[in-house]
Amino acid sequence: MLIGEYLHTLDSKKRLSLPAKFRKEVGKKVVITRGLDACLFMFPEKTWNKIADKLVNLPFGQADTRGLSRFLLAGAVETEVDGAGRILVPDFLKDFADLRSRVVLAGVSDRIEIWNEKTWEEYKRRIEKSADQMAEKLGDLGIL
Amino acid sequence: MLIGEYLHTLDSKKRLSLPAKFRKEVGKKVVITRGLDACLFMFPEKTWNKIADKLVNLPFGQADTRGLSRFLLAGAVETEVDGAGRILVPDFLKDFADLRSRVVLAGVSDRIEIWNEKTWEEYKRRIEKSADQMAEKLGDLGIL
DNA sequence: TCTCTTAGTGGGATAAAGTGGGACATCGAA
DNA sequence: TTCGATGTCCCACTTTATCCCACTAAGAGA
Repeated sequence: MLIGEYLHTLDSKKRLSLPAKFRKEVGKKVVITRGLDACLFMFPEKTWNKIADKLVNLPFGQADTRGLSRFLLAGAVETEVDGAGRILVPDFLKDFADLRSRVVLAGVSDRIEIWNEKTWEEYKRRIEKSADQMAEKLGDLGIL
Repeated sequence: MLIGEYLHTLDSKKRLSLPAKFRKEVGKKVVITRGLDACLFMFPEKTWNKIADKLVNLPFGQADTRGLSRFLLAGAVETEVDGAGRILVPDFLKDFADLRSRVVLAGVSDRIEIWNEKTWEEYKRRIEKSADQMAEKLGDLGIL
């Protein structure tokens, strides 16, 4: 299970080191793709394959599913974890998530999210503010 | 699996270099044809054969499927990948997709799409705006 | 406390990718 | 036939990517 929040640096060569705690679970190959809320999603290869299966079988006759597969498939890259535990983030994904030097890696069960530091902080603040409603929702769902 | 987004240049001799990551999977022969949403579709030979089979076997009686097969079959060109990993884009396809010097190559599982840079950027912006519907769709598909 | 290991980061050397252009062949029109 | 235009093959340059090694800081263990 991928959990926790880490602040790492994306260097001038577009390298980003994975938190050591993630490396074992993630393996040697990962796929990064466009995510929701201006962050990137990073999946271990296995997890990605399951997702890709579903996307590949979408009919390209419908305009909205075309959009979806373009967003996720054209927005994806497979990348290998190098000897130092780093991955490469291509320019177009860097731009999409507005990644600068300081970058947040957040484990979300089966995926890792990659955020611009500031965007992440703002997002958290927004979420924390609505914690009351969230608590209610958790109650409704029988979680807390 | 063909994934990712690449910005390349279509030179004055109508040559377009394939992203190195695609070359292995694509092989020596590809078929380019008119695509949907003002882009071109490019298929590895093998994939194309399957698609062409399906198109040929569509019920000829229906006007719309007749239109679709003409659209795809009549617009198709087979071309070889040269020693430097480049293909040639004929004029009528160049015009169809309004390709200028800067061109986007997007991998979408079994095909590569070729876009005018600006058209692609606009298309992406449009898709990203509808992120809410997209999130819903992802939920429906059981992806997130 | 001191040493040894590991995580995170940075940089240099080399290889490869992407691109442009010249030389020659081919084709069609004048 | 001659000229110009277009297409094909080959080579060369520039930029980017990839590999490898090194440094620092922090933590574990003796």
